[in-house]
Amino acid sequence: MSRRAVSANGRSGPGRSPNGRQGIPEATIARLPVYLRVLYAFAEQDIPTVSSEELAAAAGVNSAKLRKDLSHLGSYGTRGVGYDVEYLVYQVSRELGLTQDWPVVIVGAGNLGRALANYGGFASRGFRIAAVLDSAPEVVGTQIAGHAVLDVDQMEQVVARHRVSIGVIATPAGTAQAVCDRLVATGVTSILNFAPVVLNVPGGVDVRKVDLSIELQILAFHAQRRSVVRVPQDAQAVGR
Amino acid sequence: MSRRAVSANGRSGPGRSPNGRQGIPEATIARLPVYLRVLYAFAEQDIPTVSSEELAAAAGVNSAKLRKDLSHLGSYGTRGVGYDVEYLVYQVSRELGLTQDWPVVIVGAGNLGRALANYGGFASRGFRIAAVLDSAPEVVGTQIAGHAVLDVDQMEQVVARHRVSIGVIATPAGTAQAVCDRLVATGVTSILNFAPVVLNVPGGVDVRKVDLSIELQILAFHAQRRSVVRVPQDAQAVGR
DNA sequence: CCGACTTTGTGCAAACGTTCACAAGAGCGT
DNA sequence: ACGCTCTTGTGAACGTTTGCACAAAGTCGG
Repeated sequence: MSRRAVSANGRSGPGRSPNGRQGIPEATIARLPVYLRVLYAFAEQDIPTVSSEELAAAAGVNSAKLRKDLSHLGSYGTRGVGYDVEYLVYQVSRELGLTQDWPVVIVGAGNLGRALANYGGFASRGFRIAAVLDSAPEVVGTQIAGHAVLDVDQMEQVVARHRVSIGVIATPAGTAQAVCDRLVATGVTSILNFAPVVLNVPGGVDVRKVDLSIELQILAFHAQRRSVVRVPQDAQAVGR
Repeated sequence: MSRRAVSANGRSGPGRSPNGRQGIPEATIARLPVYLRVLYAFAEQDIPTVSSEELAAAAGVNSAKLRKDLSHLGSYGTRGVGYDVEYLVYQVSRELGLTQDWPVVIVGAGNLGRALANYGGFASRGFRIAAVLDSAPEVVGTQIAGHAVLDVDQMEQVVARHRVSIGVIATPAGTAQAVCDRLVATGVTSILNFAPVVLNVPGGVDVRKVDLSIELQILAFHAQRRSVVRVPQDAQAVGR
């Protein structure tokens, strides 16, 4: 009867628990991939070092926050100079676990699954698509981003053969929980869920969700508030 | 020289500022769409009332948190009974601004843009696709989810004609900032960005980002930590 | 009408996250 | 060697978010 709490941000499993070993804050971890992306951009321009100020500006965060974030990984900067771009790329990559290869299985070869399989940033950071699965007979056998779509019944074989530990659910909402259960049963312990449902998983399984519609609704809230607040001040925009 | 700070979660503009009027916490707003989705599920099963406990379980949150969240909207529950599902659906929808229609323009008709246009949850909550735009001549004119793809040069006309205030960027990273600037110039004040770049916007414009690769990297971090922590305890899984 | 029971709404404290501000270090020119 | 300048790393203050625990307020059976 281990903890099974599903937190509000769509995560469950490790992280919120008694901080494992050294304990990097969850908020920091969520920003590291952004820093990494910006660092790659600096590296491509052959810029050898960056200050926390420059890096923070490019990443869209406060520089003090960036420094504190990086300080959780270690003291990798040089005072008076800044951070060595290449070195920092390596350190952040290592911390995120991107120096190893992560085979990923994508379930659902609809529009979204296809978009994911074709997404460049997917493959470029150590993630490798082990297989794309679907249940519809008319889709199975077609080619997506260089992968033949396999029947979902081959999930067990694919997961075992490629030692897959990350699964991506890009199915309709109705089948997401069943797919999730099956993924977990085959030994997948990290799940990225694009279906608009709250997944129920046993302890030890890490779930993250991405919900397109939720983001839009949050935007709508702010947009509405803006217009509500503005009207009494300047009541011309709506009227005409 | 208004504030232009871009916060780490990809938002900028209103919200973090001196709490507008009544001030619903940002964390609460991010959960309201989840509650709304769960409430719709209850409504479809003709369940008239729910307790905070049931609703919280279905939404994957603590019941105290749910009650506090809802209390920010008003006192819409009945002690000893719970919440009227239909009434609460209305109140949450109203608070999120979903009782009005939100025309949305999608820029980028690649795999992702197509997935978005076809996404059901998109249209179902008051969001209406005003147009899908692209710059590639071989895509312009094709049909996506019942919409003819228009040339990106028609952006100004489309935005003005449909009074669009929400723009979705589903272009490659390289063109995202230019598209964003153009959207802002035409009067769009809310932007949902799927391109893996940090967008620079003037104050008063609200940006949210969704980055598929970032979510995967966060999963990888936890997966790595799990395996690192587990090995000293039980060193069989990796070895064989 | 009353007492038992259920469930909401919220005061409070602890945990978590952000930002300021500055001491400690590192480089550089003289 | 020394002082000037620059930038990191972090202590401390502040704000936000979470979760407990319980009083207030309602329902229901008798």
